[in-house]
Amino acid sequence: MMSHSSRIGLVDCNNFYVSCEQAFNPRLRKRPVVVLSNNDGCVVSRSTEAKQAGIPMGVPYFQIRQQLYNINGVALSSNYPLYADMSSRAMRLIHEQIPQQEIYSIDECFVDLSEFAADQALVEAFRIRQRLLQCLSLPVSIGIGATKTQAKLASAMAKKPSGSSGVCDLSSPPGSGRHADMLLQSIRQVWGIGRRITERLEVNGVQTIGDLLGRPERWVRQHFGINLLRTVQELKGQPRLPFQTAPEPRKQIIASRSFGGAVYELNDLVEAVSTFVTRAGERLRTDHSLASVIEVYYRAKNLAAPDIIHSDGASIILAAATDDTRVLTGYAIEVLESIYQPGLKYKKAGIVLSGIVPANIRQPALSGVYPMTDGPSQAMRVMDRINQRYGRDTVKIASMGARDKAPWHMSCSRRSRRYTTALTELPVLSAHGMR
DNA sequence: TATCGTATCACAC
DNA sequence: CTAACGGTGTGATACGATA
Repeated sequence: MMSHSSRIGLVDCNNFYVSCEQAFNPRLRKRPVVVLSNNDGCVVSRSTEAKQAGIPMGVPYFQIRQQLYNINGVALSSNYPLYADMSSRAMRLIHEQIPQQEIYSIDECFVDLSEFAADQALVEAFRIRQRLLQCLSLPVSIGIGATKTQAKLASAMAKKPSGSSGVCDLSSPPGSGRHADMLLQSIRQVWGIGRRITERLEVNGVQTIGDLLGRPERWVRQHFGINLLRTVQELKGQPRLPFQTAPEPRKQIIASRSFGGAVYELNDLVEAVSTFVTRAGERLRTDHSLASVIEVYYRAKNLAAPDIIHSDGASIILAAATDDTRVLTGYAIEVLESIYQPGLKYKKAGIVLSGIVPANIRQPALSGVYPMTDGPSQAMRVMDRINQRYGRDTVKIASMGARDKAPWHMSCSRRSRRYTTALTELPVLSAHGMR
């Protein structure tokens, strides 16, 4: 039997959030544009022009607001429904061409190109690139490597002006192709090597990938642990991270937000927490899972002593694992009431679902091995279908509240229209939001 | 001493 | 209102408690 060596592609949308906005609003093209995180907190996506102007990733918006204004730039609140919808369209297009796909994040996926020879793999990559540009106006970079880590690195190299044409192939064997180029790259660009490990490696005289691959694997394992060892082996072309077509169900689900305004009242917290539980419950049911533990937590300021950050949380183990938002909300409110302190200025709250088991476990296995479950809830299924069809929260639980504006709601003053997912936001007089 | 559970770190995006 | 700084998830490691 013929054994293939592995060849993996990584498709990565360039400046994804900004590119989505530009796809629907051509006036944003060729301009400094940034997209902001929740509550318009900090910069999470930048157009090329914004990068060139020196606006850093992750910087708080208020620090660059004036600068952006000076260069005739635009800041937008993030519009997740739009990005999620664009993402699923892009992923579908890629999947139609290469069925072996692992979706890694909202803007990235791996594709298994092992069946293709080197030259044909490049052809496939260019075709993906062209299709996404034509069909969705989304520019992407594609990296090809013998392993996922090589492919990620290759896509980073493909983004550089010198790496042009948007595709970079590192899957050729050492000594050929762009292998020499790879050895010259900074370790900081490698998937899995963040700020801290970069610092520690540099102290040890390791600056480039070539330096790193020159060190004995023993030394890497000893001083930096199993993760970096795996990374090193992947860079050498030995697969250590499996290609996973189907995603693993989550082991934990977190829903939390910083509040847009000042929150003091228990009632507002109940609304916020109920909303978080609702979102978490939706994700739980998407995974066909049940949760058996729920935790509620908050962060707050004491106005009498503003320097001290109060934070507290508590959790409760459910009598039976469930995916029922109503049950989960009941417990969550109970926990919230036990940790609520009057007089604090609440900044953020959240909930965590854990002890997650598959929903098809309806009976406890050998005693104590699995939590008791009461099975998936039919009512929830119906609710999900209604909300999917008629829009989020068409049916919801009462404790979420029904105000248009509440102090705990996020602020996002500069959000674009939900072009693809909200009929009510379609511009009436002009197609595609153009003028 | 081995193991367990939990907190913290580090990273990604 | 004159400060403001994101959310979700995983895995490894460190550490204290426990048997």
